[in-house]
Amino acid sequence: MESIATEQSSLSLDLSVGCHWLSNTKTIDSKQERSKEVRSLKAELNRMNEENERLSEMLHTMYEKYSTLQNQLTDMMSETASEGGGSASPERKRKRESPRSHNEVVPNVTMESTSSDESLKPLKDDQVKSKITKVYVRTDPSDSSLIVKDGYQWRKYGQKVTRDNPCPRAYFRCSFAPTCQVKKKVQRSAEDQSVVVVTYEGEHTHTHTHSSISSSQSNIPNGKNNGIISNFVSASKSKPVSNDLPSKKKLCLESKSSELHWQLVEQMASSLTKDPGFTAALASAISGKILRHSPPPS
DNA sequence: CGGCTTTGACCTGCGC
DNA sequence: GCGCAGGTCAAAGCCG
Repeated sequence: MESIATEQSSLSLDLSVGCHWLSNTKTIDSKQERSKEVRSLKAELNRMNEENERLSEMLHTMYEKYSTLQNQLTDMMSETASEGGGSASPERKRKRESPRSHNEVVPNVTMESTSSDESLKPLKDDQVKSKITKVYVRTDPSDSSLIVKDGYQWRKYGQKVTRDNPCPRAYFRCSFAPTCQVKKKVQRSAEDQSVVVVTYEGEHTHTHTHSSISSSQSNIPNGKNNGIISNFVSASKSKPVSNDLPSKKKLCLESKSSELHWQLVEQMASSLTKDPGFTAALASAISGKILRHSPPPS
């Protein structure tokens, strides 16, 4: 933003110089005409500078509001998670895994780290299994494949139709590293077929920079699930970073922030270029600069 | 040919 | 102990 203002003042200077040179080569009448034009262009530039500042302020306000909303969402999510964890019914252990019993689905994706389930599960020798995270992904209901692109490489090892849900549940293991014990269960919600419930168990013991970032190696194709991964990213951004997917989420956060920044820059550039006044002023300044660099006509 | 998915069989945990 | 339901195994088939 500041660079744009600096550039504009520089262009303003060039414009006045160029116009000054032009005015010396013309008659007195045209000189007066030119000075009028210069004044109007200067006024236009002043107006642009003001608008520039106004847009800068708007951008700043917008960013502040965005941050506030993000914090509010984070607080709400953590509150919901703590409430849900305390209300586990004393039913059979497997029935407690019912995906929609105490979790709520937000429009695109919801992530929930169910530490309460962790305590309810019997402590086995493998503590890796104790980390359970649920993710709700809104997908196309017509898409029958239970493949959710999350950046990791998964190998399907089973599928089962469960009692409380006519939709089959798919079982996946992380196939990136043989030692990685992370598993995930994917099942469509019985209530809303467009929502896929993904349950992650355990933590990745490998560095996932290979599989999560590079789309060539990860299972992020150019296909229909591209929207899903972006939704996942946007949702995870608003959640406190858990231990389950730390680096990936941080990277997503960074990339999202960078993406937002570029979107804003593009919007600003777009609004500026759409302004006919700005275009005209820019054209005059450029022509002035060209005339200054080229030898004056004799 | 290797990796992946599919799918029926088998294992395991839990309630009665 | 039995039955049920979830979870896992492994052979067969598919695909690049």
